[in-house]
Amino acid sequence: MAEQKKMVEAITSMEEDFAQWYTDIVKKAELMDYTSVRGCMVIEPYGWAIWENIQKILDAEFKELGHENVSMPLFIPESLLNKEKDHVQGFAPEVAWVTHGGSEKLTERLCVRPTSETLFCEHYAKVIQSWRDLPKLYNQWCSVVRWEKTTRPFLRSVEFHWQEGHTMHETAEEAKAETERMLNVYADFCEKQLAIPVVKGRKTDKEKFAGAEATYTIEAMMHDGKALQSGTSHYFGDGFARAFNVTFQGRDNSLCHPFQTSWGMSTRIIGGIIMTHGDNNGLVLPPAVAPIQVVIVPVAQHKPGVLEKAKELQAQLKKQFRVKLDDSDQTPGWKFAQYEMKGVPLRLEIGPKDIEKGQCVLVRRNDREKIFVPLENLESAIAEQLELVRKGMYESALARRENMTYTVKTLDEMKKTADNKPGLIKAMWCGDVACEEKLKEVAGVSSRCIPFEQEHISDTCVCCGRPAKSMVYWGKAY
RNA sequence: CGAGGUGUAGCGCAGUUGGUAGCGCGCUUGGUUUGGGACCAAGAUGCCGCAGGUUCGAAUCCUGUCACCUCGACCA
Repeated sequence: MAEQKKMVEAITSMEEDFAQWYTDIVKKAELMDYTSVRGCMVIEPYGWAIWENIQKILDAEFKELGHENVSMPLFIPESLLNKEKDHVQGFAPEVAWVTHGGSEKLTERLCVRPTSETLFCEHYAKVIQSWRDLPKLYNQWCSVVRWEKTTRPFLRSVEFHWQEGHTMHETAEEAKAETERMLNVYADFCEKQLAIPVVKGRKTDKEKFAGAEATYTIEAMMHDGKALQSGTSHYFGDGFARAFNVTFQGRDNSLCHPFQTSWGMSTRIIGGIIMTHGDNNGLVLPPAVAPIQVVIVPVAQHKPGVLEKAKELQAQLKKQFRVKLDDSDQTPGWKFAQYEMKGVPLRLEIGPKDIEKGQCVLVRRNDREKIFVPLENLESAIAEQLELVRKGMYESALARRENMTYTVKTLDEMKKTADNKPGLIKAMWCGDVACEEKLKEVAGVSSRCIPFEQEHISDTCVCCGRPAKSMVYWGKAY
């Protein structure tokens, strides 16, 4: 009976229907809700708390590296957006336009920012005069709008929240170093805090950002084998600076254009966390960003002393951890299932038997391992278990990625692998965009990145057979 | 944007040849329970996605429209 009831209320299993599993989780873990605006969602308190934790960690790192936060306008005049040719071509099809103020038609329409390179450039043109003004290391936390045709919660929405860093540098080398430095910040954040293993690499020209000279990316693999671009860092050279007339007087008294970067991570990463770590019991959150790190579930809470002890533990632990005591009158079993759905990394059970023995029960979310720990030194036991959760999550994600990464040498192999085995495919490439297009057409895969860590698989391009230039990760992407 | 699917209570669904709406879960109140999604009793909750049309009468038939979900295309 209990089994059957559980089945009825469980989320769709990911093996049965991955897309539905994902939708079930975002709804049932109370991360978001749909609204009357197509593609725009309410991020509910529990979902937003995850984003706030992400913000706190990243923001501190940006500042540590010398970046300053600013706030740019929501709107971009059409003429400003149009200044850089590649950029406007890339974004024009997906911007929202404001044409009226009240009932009056605007003389120039305004787009709702899809990204803020143009606004930063306009401002930088004013505030940069001398090499002594450089570098300028600005960042903003905001939301942007891109009129997506198909939307999915967190993964692709019309409005989404992110941070966008925009920096200007005296030399190309400095700007390139910044691009790489910020990519590493993202990669370390994903691997160490979010327990998401990533591949660092460069995008092909076909996949790079509109207007960039080079786009770098960290790619993560989801449970279903699809790739998710989890963070991105662009090097612009001085292209935008020239288009926007950003100049400075150099050390040698000559008039120069500064070199620019931009880099961003968005709420899409929350989708990445869900699809990397989640399982058929719900969400699994990395301790670093979990709104609740430890949930205390009292057992037989009406019995004398139990609730008191639970409250005492809560007061003690909240100095060091994000902790919640659920003293509602739901049954313990209900609470176990509920906080598993919400992905709380560690559960602490305390009941009459435990109190008698001076212990409590800790249960890890990722592997459901149950351990009895004495109440003395509970903090260190919890810290230790949270670290084991993080480590276990990272290791299983890494093992899965390795198991689902294939190497192919011929077009035929590529097609067979892409058709039958979800995952990433490593293959050599000649560098020609025609081959990228053909692989998309024939095998349904796109280039995910040219990894920094190259391997030599063969001498020739998987597609055309001409001499290969580099090894590329191919796959299906979100 | 193309193909397919779904819109009925907070959630999941049923609703026959057209006759004015039901089930389970959840919710409220009271009681008994509590180490893996408890039980009993009594309640509350509906613009049947929206707008037209056909009809004496529409959740049901017709037209349009909107939203959501899948798979493509496009993009980040």
